[in-house]
Amino acid sequence: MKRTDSLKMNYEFKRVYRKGSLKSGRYIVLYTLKNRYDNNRLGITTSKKVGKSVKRNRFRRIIKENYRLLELNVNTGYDLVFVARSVDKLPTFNELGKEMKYLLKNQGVL
RNA sequence: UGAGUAAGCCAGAUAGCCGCAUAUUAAGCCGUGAGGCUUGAUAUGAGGAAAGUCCGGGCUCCGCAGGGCAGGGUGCCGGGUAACUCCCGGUGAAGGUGACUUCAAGGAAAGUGCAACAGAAAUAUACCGCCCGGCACUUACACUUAGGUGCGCGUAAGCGCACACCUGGUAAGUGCCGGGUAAGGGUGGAAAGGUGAGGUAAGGGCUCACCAGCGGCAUGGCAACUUGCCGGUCUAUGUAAACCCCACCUGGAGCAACACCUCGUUUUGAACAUAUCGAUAGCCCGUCGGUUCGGAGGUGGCUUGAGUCCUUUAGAAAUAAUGGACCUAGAUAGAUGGCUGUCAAAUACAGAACCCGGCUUACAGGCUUACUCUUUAA
RNA sequence: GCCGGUGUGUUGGAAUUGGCAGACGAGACGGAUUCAAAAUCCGUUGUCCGCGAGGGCGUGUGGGUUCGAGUCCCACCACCGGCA
Repeated sequence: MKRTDSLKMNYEFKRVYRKGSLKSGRYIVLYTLKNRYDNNRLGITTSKKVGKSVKRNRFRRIIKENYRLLELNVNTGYDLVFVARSVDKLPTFNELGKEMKYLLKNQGVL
């Protein structure tokens, strides 16, 4: 993804959790925090509560793909962290896309 | 046709567009540096269980193909394998009408421990019962029979009759004492072989027959073991997933191992001691040394391997060997996703993290082969 | 990824060598006391069946060894910790 780096280190995630603003949806929770760069930085968290590795991978990929499609419309200069919530049934690609758009608009990023 | 048993296979396919990772390559660029980045092209890109991490190896390091003990593992037999707690074949036992399936399946006469409660007694035991003997008492008996007493007959020896409230006797019963017994009773998971007959005071392998078991010999088999014959002071509770004995195997840690490099940090920060401490987790001996720990980043380790497919040969099989062809993920916050079309429908369990061989567990739907039972028909 | 550990009522935590599971606390409930409450004292408390006396099932789950398993063995499940 051209305009986006990824968050990697644990302390980076922690900073976003502590200082950023939070908005939760049905399937995911979004943390946003302004950063000092031109780019956005993206982090995805899927805990073991979500399920086994296949479920977690699937969740992450759906988030990643949805974000990729929205990327050009997103304002720059933010750190974004998506946290997958534990749900019985995984969302479909489109369901998650709608929710992500809503959350991003709500945070003024889109 | 229905029910079932065993072995094996598949695990959505395909076309287009966008997106991801790695390798190769071309061009351009960044960093003090080890090294890396961007763009384009081409190729490749999760599983039968990738899972659980339960075994076994390879590999790496630890002074470790130093010694001993302890500890741990395995446990019918033979074979296979790098190795195994795995696989194949066989033996035995158990289950099923059958195809077939299941089994931690060495030793309890080497020793030790344990066996609660119940029961008379739990590894040797006599509570009830049965039987024998003695003593005491009670009842009955006088046909057979020892005395005693009385009466009668007889000179006498003796004979006859009577008496059972004279001693004894016989039979039955009761009580006590001393023995015999392990058949029967009840308890228990288990009571010292089982069934039948003879025998006995009552009983008992006391004797005998058969069965089980043990020992010996022979037979077939490499062996486990099978089959047959003979024999006995006629018999030996269970537990070794209790200690243990026997046989065999076993050093420890793990790729977050480990190696190399760059930058930085300090030149001593911390810990332990100097007859102690460390080098491997437990001990002893031996050996070596003052020892151990400590920041950030990069690269290697990393995928050509007990490899995959096919052919042939050996073998009953597991498997092995020969020949040929092929190279088939390698990330490091961790790559497979989205949309559309077609296939009637596309749905289970589930995602590589050093690599292999197994085991175990999860699992939608479908296919193939061989075999068994039942019903009907021929 | 690798290594190690734990699992017993609502809860903390016992249970000797395999032999009556739940000792001892906490909490909850009921009763006594009080005008009422607190404190104190007494009792009940795993679950199901039964009016009751009693009975069945219960140590994460499922098997096995044993006469008998919380304890021994095997498999699985859940949770916790350590190692850059």
